[in-house]
Amino acid sequence: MSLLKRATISDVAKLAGVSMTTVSRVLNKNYPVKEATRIKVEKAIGELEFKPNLLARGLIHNKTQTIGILTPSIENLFFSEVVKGIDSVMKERGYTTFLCNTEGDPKQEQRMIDNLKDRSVDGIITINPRTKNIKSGYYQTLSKQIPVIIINGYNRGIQCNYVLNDGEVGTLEALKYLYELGHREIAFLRGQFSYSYDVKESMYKQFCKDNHLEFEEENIIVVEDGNGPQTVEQSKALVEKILRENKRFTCLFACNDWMAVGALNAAKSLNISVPDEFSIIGFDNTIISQITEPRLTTVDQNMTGLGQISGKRICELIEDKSSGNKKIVIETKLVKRESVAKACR
Amino acid sequence: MSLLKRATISDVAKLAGVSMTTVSRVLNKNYPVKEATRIKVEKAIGELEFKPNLLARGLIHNKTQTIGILTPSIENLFFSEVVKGIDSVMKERGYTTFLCNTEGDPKQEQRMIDNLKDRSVDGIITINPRTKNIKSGYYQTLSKQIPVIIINGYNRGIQCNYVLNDGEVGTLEALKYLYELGHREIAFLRGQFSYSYDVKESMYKQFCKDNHLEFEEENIIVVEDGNGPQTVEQSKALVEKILRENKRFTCLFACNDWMAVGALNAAKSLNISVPDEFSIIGFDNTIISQITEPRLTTVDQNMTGLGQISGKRICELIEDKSSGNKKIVIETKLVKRESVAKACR
DNA sequence: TTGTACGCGTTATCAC
DNA sequence: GTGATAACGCGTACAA
Repeated sequence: MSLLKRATISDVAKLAGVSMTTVSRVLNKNYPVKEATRIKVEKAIGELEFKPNLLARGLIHNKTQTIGILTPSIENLFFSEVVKGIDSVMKERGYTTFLCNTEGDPKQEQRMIDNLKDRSVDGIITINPRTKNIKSGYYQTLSKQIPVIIINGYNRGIQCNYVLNDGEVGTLEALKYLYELGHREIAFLRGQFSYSYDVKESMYKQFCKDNHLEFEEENIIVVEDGNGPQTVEQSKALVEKILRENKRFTCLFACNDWMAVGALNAAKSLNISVPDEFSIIGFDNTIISQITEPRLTTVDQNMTGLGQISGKRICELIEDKSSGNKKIVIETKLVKRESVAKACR
Repeated sequence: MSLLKRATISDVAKLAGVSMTTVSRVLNKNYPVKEATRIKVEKAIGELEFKPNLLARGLIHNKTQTIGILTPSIENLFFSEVVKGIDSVMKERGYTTFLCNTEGDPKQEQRMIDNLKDRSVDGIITINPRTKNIKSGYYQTLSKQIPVIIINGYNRGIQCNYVLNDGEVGTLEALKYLYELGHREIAFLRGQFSYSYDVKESMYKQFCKDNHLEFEEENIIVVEDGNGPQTVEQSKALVEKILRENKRFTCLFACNDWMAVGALNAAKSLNISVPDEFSIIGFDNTIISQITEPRLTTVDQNMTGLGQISGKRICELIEDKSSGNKKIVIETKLVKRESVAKACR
């Protein structure tokens, strides 16, 4: 493989019979250049297929037109849609993105951020970062060195730029919908450790209280892990047990779509018809919710929008570093499909 | 926001009372340095929290320890698993990756590659590139300038480095499995334009011939689009039609898991039990196949492995540019779950 | 074992 | 309008 060297600005200058400075001016259009010389230079650029080396540019400006995105998992539909949203904005504005998979490990998260800093990225967007790194003040310190956006992670008192979903309102809307359809016995399915589950659970309890629904601890079903297909299996097992042992529930609220699918499979294996005999509502509106039978009623988190807003916000921060910290909250939207119906008893 | 400047090698040199060269030697361990000075330097490095600027390094070596990955879609489970495989290998070897979403547009594909070249990436991996760009010789030319791996795209006569799945053998194995279970009337469900569908269809026809199964054109069901949730809806509609109009089929081979899910939903809506009355086999072994009820029997493409092998191969090419072109074919594996059973008639 | 000086490719500064 | 030169931060011949 013979890799022929790329032409440099000096090659162009020689061929066009001008100085490097002039070539640079033609490229950047930042200083006046005589029409005739401009044409000469452009011709030389074309002939040599010259394209400026972005590394060298970055070295001077200390600005690379790149950002880093951190995600705990690339194969999770939630995250990949957010990434897509970010990417669409950044691409449009001439940025290229490093995508880093932290595998949900706080240490790796920090290592990858170090790497991104070494590569002089202009900003960092971190999706669902480990709470540990937020609480410890790591991100607060980082934010003083480089523009940072935290997606779906929030901590009072920690001053950073946040973009997040309104999980409380989304949960409330879903519960209200069930209530209006006559459901009074609502099971609640969640994962173990995550701020977002806690938010939803406290909303659920509040809702029960406000509407004089009797709340019992057994209403809360906790599945071990929150993401990925194993969640489906685990949820299915737990929900099967509940459905067999306790006939009073007429519906179930699941904290994400994977769990909702597990619940759906549980009902199916017990020959309980959804939604005629049992209603199920999910959360996230991932692609999954469109391909089940019946299709899932769920709460749309507007993941692409979340990404887009984060992209725009990081650009603001890059352009105006003095811009203060903000917390942007995105509204959710209930998507009604077929997995919820009127309560049958 | 006060962005304090990073320390440079010269800051370290001053603080340690040595020359920049010595600092560089301590960093790279490529020349002997007296123990005492090394300790002095390391102390200074620690104090200043010095970390070398990778941009400057890249400028010298013309090597950046970065690669670019192109994918037609980031929210497709197939692609994201491949990316994960690549990433795991590259991370381990100290590379960072630019991820670019081409949206399946040939023009964008070329533009993003230009961008990556401008950023001096060491290599490029392109997943399911547009056939147009392969056939036109674009990738062959590109391969002479920079190491390139093409995943799941192949063209005889076009000399490039390929890594791909053995779709033929995978299809054969699936069909054999159905045959051995007594199935003689096998429907075939595919998408429109893709080399991989063509390969599978011709294998299917060959199989019918070899086993004296009567082949009729109506056996082949063609769904418009091949990826994403809309495929599920479309497949469902088509398969419902077939199941109603033509009772002879005892099973169905789907070219990917989305289509298989569509078929599953069709059977469900007609109250046809899978696998007791009708068997369905998918292709890809995406996460989807694990969360349906019943879970899908499917052909594993070993997507993560595909990515890992591509990662290793690109490293080889980067290290030894003279290394010739290779075509690496990955074996598939039949994953038996619950959607296939003995033929019932 | 250590230091000096130059180069990587580009842009900014200053002089003409 | 245009050109020479320093500078970005680092690595490396070459000299000491």
